[in-house]
Amino acid sequence: MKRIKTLKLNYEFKNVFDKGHYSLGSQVITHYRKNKLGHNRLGIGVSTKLAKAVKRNRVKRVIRNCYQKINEEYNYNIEGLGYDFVFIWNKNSDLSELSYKIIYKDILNTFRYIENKAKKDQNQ
RNA sequence: GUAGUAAAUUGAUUAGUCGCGUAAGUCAACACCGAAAGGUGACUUAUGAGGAAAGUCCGGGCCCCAUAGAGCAAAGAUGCUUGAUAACGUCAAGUGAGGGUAACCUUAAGGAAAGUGCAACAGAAAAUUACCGCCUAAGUUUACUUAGGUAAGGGUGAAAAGGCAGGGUAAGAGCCUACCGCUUUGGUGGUGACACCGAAGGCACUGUAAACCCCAUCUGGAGCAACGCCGGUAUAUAGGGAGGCUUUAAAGCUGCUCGCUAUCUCCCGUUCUGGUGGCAGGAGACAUGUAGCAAUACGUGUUCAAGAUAAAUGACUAAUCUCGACAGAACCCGGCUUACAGAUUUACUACUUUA
RNA sequence: GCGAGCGUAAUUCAGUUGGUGGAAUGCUCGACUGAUAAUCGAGUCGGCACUGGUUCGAGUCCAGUCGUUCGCA
Repeated sequence: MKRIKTLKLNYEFKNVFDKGHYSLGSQVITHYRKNKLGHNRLGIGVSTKLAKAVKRNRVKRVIRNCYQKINEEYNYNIEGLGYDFVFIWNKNSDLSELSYKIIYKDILNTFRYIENKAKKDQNQ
């Protein structure tokens, strides 16, 4: 199953926002919550008030690309963890300063945090 | 050379790695399901967003509402002429009016002599008027009153009853005359809007229709989340098909009249949910010829180039230049409107210089 | 994607047939009180979302633009 599974319905997003945790990056805010499916699911959101369709699409593509790259390049077993992720553009930063590297760091940090936490739980 | 006007085209490029949608092919290798065929995945090849894809402002295809029908009313739209078109509120060529030295640009541009309404404040008066004035006559208190004539001048206002000059007069006045405008009318040219030339009238008929309205032309409604098909679940209501009955009452088809449907019996069948068609060969694109001033029409040849369903074009590395604007298809076409860094081409105008 | 509506003081709303845009709450000052509230009096605050057009004159009529709200699964 190589294709990325996505969140689709409104209540799924609401669950992640209400019951999950979040971590702040400089350009991306990540919300996450554990699910019982055994694989990850992804959702991306950009507000319509920030920009028009072309720029919003670009943000989505960059975030999706980063997610895939991290899955490939690192050995952290993120795929098997079974989390729902929702990535949201941080409204405080300009869209003109969109860059691949910063988003990459933001996402990587949160993933490391999640993994460490999971290891601790296993040890206990 | 400088400044400008109009029209058209274009909307960064190249290489490598990883990744995405669709279509076709292959199971040789790898993984899974299956007895196999085959399927999922995988691999290979091809292909993959605009001039506005946007706004949703008009028109049409397609489709359902009865095969959406007839008449009247209501409501809405358009409004110089001729032509183009499937159609249009669009386009082309002209006419009038306005602007610009010019190339050229702008223009919702029918009717106020069918009727109604409105024109605040100011002003005498906002449509048949006389405040201050001017003139004549009478009276007397000699600077006023009364009666009449007049509309040149003043003031008000966005707008004041043809303009200007001369004659004329008690003072004045199209009262008379010339020129200009206006109205009516005759001729000529033009398919026509209209233009030009002439005659007469003697100036009436203020503005507003993007106020109601009148005239002419046009419009049935809803929209692909339309609509069709298949599977699962479900079996109370909606619907479809076949046959029969009555003309009375109620209901629906926007208000009315007609007309139509439906009621009774039998058969199929339902809210919900998933898939699939609709859905990319079309008023198509490119080249070219003929007709036409042009919009466009007709013919010939070549060609087929996105089709998703939470929604596909991105990232990184390297290089070049002018350092990259506005912006993302969602049933499809023809327009309009709005946003837009820069680059290129063609035609034309004004000014300056040189020959 | 499709279809409707609304933009007026700091806030919530009026504004008729085109003719100098109003109310309530708020804010400021004064009076009343030993002081505060309530009450009374006075004041404050508008290029009527934007750009054009029609008109002598547009909040109002017409066209376009921008923002915003709602409905259809």
